Amino acid sequence: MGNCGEFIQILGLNLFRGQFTYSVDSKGRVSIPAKLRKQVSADANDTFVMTIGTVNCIDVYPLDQWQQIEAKLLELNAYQPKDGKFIRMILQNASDDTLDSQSRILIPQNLLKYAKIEKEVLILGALKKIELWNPEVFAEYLKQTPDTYEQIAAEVMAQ
Amino acid sequence: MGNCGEFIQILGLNLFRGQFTYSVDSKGRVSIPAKLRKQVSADANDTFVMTIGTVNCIDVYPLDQWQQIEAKLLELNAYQPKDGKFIRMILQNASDDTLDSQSRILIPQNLLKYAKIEKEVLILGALKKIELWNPEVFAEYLKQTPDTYEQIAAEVMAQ
DNA sequence: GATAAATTCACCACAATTCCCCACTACCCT
DNA sequence: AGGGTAGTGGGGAATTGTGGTGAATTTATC
Repeated sequence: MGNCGEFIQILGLNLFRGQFTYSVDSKGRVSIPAKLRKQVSADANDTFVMTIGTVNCIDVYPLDQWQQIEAKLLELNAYQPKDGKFIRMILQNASDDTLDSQSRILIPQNLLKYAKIEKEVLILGALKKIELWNPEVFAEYLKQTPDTYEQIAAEVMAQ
Repeated sequence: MGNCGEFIQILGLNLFRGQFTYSVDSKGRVSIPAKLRKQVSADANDTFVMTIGTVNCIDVYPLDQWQQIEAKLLELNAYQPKDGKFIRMILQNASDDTLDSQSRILIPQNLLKYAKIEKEVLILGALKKIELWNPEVFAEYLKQTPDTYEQIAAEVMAQ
């Protein structure tokens, strides 16, 4: 069992999947589901970087994954006006936190507000990142397109 | 835990990120947010170098990072008119200070004036440096671009 | 050159937030 | 059945952000 886990890790294919409905406590803390935690590389140092997602949710990256994004930013020329703005827009909303002894992270209030998350949170495994949604917002999001799962699959997965 | 932190530091990937709204007191002092302070290398010796940014903000570098900037400046040809002018402009406005016992630095008045910062200051983690903005100026700056966050995120976060 | 004024600097104080630890319940696995 | 793990909640200590005071140093004035 442990062996398989290691193999997958070496291949860099330790991805997040699945769906969990948890609660946000009065302090804004959210537990990271054990199943997802098992996919996090030790390189992440129990640290996660949160930022606004592109669709009204919060994106949560294990530190090692996030650092790949920052590595790309480092290659840009920060003195170039466009690249500079690029860097600021990305980093502006990024905030990091380390798991506490109960495997929770503290979500900044502004992110919770952005995603309209209050007491309940839908935690979504999404490949290299974890997404936090207001459950109702997510249900709405799914409805927004007239396409059925079958139609979308056919389009996206076309080889 | 400490070990991993050191590794990241060795790789030069201890970067600044996030956004903080703090106040500037009557003497021109600004606290450096604890989260940013944690990313500062011990080599910096609690010392920061401030200078004008290229876009109406104040750039704040930990001493060790600033020294890398100076190394680059040394590589320029000071007798080349453009290079010489750039060197003079940066250094003219460069000023250093060490954290006081409350983790604050004193910002020179001319820099505050340059960035139009008065009572409130937006502190931005921007990779190797920290930027100080007038919050309204920054909001204006973000609006000025045709690019949306979604577009930029799609470009950087992809893959 | 002596004194006064102004500025800088180091230190003290406080409220609010954050962090860290402890406790409890429910579920899962063997 | 029971030991272990997982998710939830809360309290107290430590840290953080903010303001201010007074000594030391510098600058200005006579």
